[in-house]
Amino acid sequence: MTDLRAARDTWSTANCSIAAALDVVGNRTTLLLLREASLGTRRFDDFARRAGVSEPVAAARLKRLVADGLLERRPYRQPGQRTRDEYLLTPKGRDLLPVLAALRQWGDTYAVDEPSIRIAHRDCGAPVQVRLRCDAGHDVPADEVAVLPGPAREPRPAPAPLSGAPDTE
Amino acid sequence: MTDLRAARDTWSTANCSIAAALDVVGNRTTLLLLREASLGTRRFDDFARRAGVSEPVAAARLKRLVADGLLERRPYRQPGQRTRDEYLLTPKGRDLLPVLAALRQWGDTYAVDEPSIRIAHRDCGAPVQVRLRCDAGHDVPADEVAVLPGPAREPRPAPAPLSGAPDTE
DNA sequence: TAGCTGGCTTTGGTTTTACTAAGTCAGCAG
DNA sequence: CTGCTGACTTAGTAAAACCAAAGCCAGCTA
Repeated sequence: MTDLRAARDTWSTANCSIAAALDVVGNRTTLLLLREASLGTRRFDDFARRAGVSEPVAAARLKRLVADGLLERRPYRQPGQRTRDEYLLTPKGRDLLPVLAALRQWGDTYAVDEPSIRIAHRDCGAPVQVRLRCDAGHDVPADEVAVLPGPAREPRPAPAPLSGAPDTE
Repeated sequence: MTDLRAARDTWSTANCSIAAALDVVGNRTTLLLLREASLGTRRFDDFARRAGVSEPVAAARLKRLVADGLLERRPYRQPGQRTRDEYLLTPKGRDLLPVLAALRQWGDTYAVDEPSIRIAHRDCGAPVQVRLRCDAGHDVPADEVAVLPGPAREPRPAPAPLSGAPDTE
């Protein structure tokens, strides 16, 4: 009983992927900057203004995002202009798009009257949604999700997370 | 030109669903507590310990989550024990599961050696993934997502966000 | 060569967030 | 009616994040 609780505490905290992801993108301004990057913003002052953060903060966060490999900083030049630096999403950064899309979807549903942005499939124009899907091809509603220990651990005795009795004591 | 930029600044910031969602869940500890709730944690001290935050912080955040309607606080009692309070995910809170799943998926890929948890479809046992899908039924890779202004606005002249020239100047 | 502009950095101060340690309160066990 | 335990709250402090204002530097333009 206590063993189970201890094990649970361990796999909640130790190398949890969510916690690890949050170490990189776990604050508001970082996600707002990534939102901007995903919308095509490239230049420093556009990032700062559109994300609504001060320049020092934008500088620090962008630097961090480059160091973490989510953005790439690259010189470019437009004809008749001097060389500038731009920030572009890397594949690693682009893979956070589902996170942004999931946040947007939730915000559309619960936190905002009328969404200011839609996302669509470029090739067919249809609206894009975030879905949970299992490898067998089923759409998985939130209440049909089961949580299991990772590859290296024993299966949990009581796997149903969203129903049943509390899991301690 | 300046009009376009001004419009863009407006719909980036004003009633953006992502920013609105981040006002509710835009910090690390809130998301860790929601992770715990989604894993079946119900009791105060389990939340605090498993999320790795101090009790005052857990108390404040849980209170906020209840006020925001993501968790419900409910008395319960186990046989032979006194009455206690437990925290349960509401449907509104459960709808954040895709956000957590997307974070987990990204963390599994980029930030962690071996994930400590898997999620599966309860009915068929197959692993669950987060996907972007359009209403026409296509899987949409990150680089095929197009961004469009919301229902109440004019279409954007240059909708391609992840390729092409910078969108200002 | 002097000015302008983009892209930052520095400075100084405020707010938010978090931690530890200790205290409170309710109710069941003895 | 005393103690114990779970569930918090309070107090005091430290650290992080953020902001506004100002400064700095490079490289085109004139």
